[in-house]
Amino acid sequence: MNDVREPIQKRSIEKKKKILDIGFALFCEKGYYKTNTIEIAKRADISIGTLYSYFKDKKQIYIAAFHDYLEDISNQLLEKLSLQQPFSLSSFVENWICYYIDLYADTGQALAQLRMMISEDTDINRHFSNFENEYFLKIIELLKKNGLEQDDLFEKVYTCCILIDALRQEKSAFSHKGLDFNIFKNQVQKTVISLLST
Amino acid sequence: MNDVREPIQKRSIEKKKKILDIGFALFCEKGYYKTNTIEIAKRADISIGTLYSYFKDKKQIYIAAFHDYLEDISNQLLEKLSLQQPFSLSSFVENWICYYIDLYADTGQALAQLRMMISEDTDINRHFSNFENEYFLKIIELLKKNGLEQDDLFEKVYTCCILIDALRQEKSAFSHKGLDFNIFKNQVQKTVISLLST
Amino acid sequence: MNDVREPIQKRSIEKKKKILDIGFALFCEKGYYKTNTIEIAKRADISIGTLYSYFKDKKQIYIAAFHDYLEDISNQLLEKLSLQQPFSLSSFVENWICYYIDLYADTGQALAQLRMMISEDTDINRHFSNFENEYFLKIIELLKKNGLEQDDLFEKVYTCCILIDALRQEKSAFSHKGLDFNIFKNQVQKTVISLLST
Amino acid sequence: MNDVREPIQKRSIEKKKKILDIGFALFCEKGYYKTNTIEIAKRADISIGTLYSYFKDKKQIYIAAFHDYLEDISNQLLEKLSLQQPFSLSSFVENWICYYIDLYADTGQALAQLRMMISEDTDINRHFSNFENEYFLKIIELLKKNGLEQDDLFEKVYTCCILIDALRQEKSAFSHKGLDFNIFKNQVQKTVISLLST
DNA sequence: GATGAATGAGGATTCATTCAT
DNA sequence: GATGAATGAATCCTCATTCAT
Repeated sequence: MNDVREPIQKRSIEKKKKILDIGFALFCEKGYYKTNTIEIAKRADISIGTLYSYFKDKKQIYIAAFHDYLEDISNQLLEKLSLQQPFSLSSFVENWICYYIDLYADTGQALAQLRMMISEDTDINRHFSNFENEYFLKIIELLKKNGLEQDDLFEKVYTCCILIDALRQEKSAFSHKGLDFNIFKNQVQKTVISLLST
Repeated sequence: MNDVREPIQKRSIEKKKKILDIGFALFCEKGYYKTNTIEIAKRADISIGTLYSYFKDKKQIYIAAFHDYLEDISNQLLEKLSLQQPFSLSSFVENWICYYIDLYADTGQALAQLRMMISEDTDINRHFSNFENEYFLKIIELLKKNGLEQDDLFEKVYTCCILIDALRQEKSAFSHKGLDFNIFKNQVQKTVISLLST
Repeated sequence: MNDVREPIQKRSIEKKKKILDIGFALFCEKGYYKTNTIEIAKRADISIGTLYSYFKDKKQIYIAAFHDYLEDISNQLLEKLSLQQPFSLSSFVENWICYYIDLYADTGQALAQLRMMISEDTDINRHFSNFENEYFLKIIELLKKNGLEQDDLFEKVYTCCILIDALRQEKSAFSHKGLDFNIFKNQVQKTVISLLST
Repeated sequence: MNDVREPIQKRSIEKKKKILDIGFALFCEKGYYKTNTIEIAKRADISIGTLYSYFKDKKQIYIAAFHDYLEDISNQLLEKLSLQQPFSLSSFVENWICYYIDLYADTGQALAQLRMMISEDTDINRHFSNFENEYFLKIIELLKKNGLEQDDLFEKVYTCCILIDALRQEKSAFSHKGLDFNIFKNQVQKTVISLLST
């Protein structure tokens, strides 16, 4: 019995979205384990029964919430990045960094959390194992389309992504005393450009 | 009130250490929330009551276990790194990477987890907020001692640390399909060297 | 208050019958407690609301379903048995057994279940307490009509019924390892004949 | 982790037994599904946590309770029946019936319930599928030991058991209006003797 | 009349922690 | 000091039933 309701009407869709939004917010704020389904339901202004008519269990809320969030945000990012004309590597990188930080601003530690969940749980693993890769590949595609053809691009892009996400974390959540954000940003920017121009 | 025992006798000290070792292993393997105190006690061959005579609660075991582990491992790393004579940046970096990967091999996702816990929980935050910084500062001190005197070292070292840890994760836990570890490693190495030589 | 609809129109009557048929099938297959009303409604191709407009609650579906089924089947059985002409005890018994096994074939454990429900629940008890008795009495009437007049017929018929139902169970659901059905059947047949000929 | 406690000390054993006794009583009184674990715990004067330290889940309580009860009672019955000297079929049967009715007096519909559970649930099935057979075989062994050697004994004994249990049910739980218990008993007795003497 | 979304009481189970022995 | 039995709050989830549309 796959008794999970597939929302069709507008109000249903909105309700499902609300569960996901509030779930996402709570998962980011308190983590998966400290978030309980009753609180999600309460904050979404629905009963616990309604919540479970949209999602099979708590884990599915987690998966769907992060799936939607990541898909949405990464699409926005890629769209913005592909608009640039004419292409220059330095402005591309600058935009990449700015947009990324901006778009993922309210994620806090949520991405680190997700990575952990991916390695802790089989279902979550199965669902998200390809997610990051696809993002890398789309970035690579974009670079190639603009004439940037070189060896080991996958590894290079991966390195870049790690640095840019570290930058985001530093900004939005995890500030290290004594670290100057702007200097750090310049460094990351230079490093990324240097990686992609060799 | 504060009935947590401070072990004085040898057997006591050993017992406490065993709790921490086994706790650490379990926290790494299953994560904080899926690890339960009874299992720690069982594997440590002591009663749950005894466990609670050494630690106020589960969180304190977590904090102490990671505290000890990190202190121990980072000391080992720093010691090994300071032995090198004569100093050359490229061999220093190569060693740094090798030792780091080696020493932190069994951490799996535990460090990512710790970062998450730091942002989720006030107590853990309070305890570990300075930890990383101190490690950075010691690395910097080491570099300076060997004549490497330049601007923005804190930010540079931070960037290096992020890349090296990404490398470790890639090796021990979180492999991305299509990513060649050796190419990635070469890239990280080159990048770190380049960062520290400007 | 008593808002349960009494179906008058043809479509209504069909709908109610469908609920009862599907309810009966599910109760037999999974038992009362593992059968849920939503599944009944779904399989009957009506909404849960409609289901509840025909029946006050789940228990009433159960009662009505078994009531109708038992009435229907026992009538069929009695009709078939009364057709026999000329009457001979041995062929009557043989037919009784064959028809019974045949007609109640898809009941599985449902009758045992019903007996349990009768002793567990007051409403069900009230409804079915006389049911079996009436069946016994009709069998007795039939026997008497055919000249079989003797003492203690009620007790004898009861004993026969128990044996015949045991036979049915053995066939349709609950096979005991090492028990040969045909030998068992012969035994039951002989015993029933012997009981009714003294 | 098989974390179910195996009681060793006297108090533990008593407590486990109390859970089983009260569980058995409740399962008999209200059936498996209407009995809840909290009520078992309350009536046994223990906390719900303690209950779950003795049993993995509700089903295991059910299985263990019926296992113990049936083993205990059938052993008592077989012991009593094997004491008879010198052996005569008629007195054996008389005793069989009397002891059986007596010993299983407080079972009510519980055995019918168990048979249902056996066909509804795999675990329960696995556990009890051989139980009845073993009882039949022990009765057969007893009869053979006393010189009663004949064909189709398994089927005969099975038939006898069904009749005797019907008698017990009639006495303890499920009285049919108009049925005279003593006449019924005489009939069963005669039938059993007749079955076993051919 | 029909619908099916919404409700929430109820039940099973876990596990950090305490405390009597 | 050591033990581990006992506790019960907390959490996930189900499903009979209602009622607004």
